[in-house]
Amino acid sequence: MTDPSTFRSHCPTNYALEHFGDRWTLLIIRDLLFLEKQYFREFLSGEEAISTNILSDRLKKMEKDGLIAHRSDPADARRQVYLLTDKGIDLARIMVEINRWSAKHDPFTDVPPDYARRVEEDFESVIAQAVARARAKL
Amino acid sequence: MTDPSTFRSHCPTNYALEHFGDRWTLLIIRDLLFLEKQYFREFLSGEEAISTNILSDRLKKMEKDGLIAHRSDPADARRQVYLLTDKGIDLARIMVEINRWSAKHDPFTDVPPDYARRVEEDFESVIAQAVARARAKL
DNA sequence: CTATTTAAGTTGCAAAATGAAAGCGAAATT
DNA sequence: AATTTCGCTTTCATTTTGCAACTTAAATAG
Repeated sequence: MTDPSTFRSHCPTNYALEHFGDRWTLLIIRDLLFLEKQYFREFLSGEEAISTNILSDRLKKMEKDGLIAHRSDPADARRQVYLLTDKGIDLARIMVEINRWSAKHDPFTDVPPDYARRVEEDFESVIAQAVARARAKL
Repeated sequence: MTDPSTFRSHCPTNYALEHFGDRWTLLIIRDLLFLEKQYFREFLSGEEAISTNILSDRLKKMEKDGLIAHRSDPADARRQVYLLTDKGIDLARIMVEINRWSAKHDPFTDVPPDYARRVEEDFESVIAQAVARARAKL
């Protein structure tokens, strides 16, 4: 955990910002939660093009902060498997609300209309599904 | 609006990050939405201690991005009154979910137990109230 | 079993963002 | 008329970011 005594405040908004108030962390959460990515290489391949040093830094910080954990892949000792902790999985509701907000306000959104409709009509099960998939990896 | 053609992607997570993927924007949203702040001076007074140049930059960017608007105060022509647009007000659900997440995971949280309970038990009306207060200013 | 490819980083450096402090012009108050 | 207040802008030092090249260990191919 990043030393909480260095936090600017313990206002809940600020607590969240200390965890993901940057341009990359939530993209990694998205990859883990919705896109089922788990390897360093896979996070690099997103269209936002994170660079290796930033990815490396963020994975370390997210682990310190308790959002993710990592194990070495039993099938290939070079690989690390990254996965969300319960604390990270608990971001699912925030993430889906973000998806709703962006789908509503971005005229160029990538969100397929079918998914947007499902989020509106079946919010709870969209979350439950993502949570269940992530929990299954613990 | 910040030129959407410069966005790294139109993934909804990234769309959101292009709006508030930094250490300050959500604190200003919090001040507007929950703490009823509306003057430059008031935003400066938060315990996170934003500096004047950053505050000035963020207010401009947020206005370009359509999250806030400003008017000059009829009672004092030196002052600007800042307020949330509908797009900004629509962040209320995300903000309340962030409050829930932080209240749950921050052992040092500032969130009073009473408010936390109210958010759990009466989520919709907590949001409705903040939204109504913000809309009343439009 | 040697050579090369692949995974997961690290390092170096330039560019951009951040933050503290001081300065400034216009409007309001004394 | 002089002073204070508001909402900034400017300057400059520090921090963060991002690109590219390099490294190390493990897997695979010949």
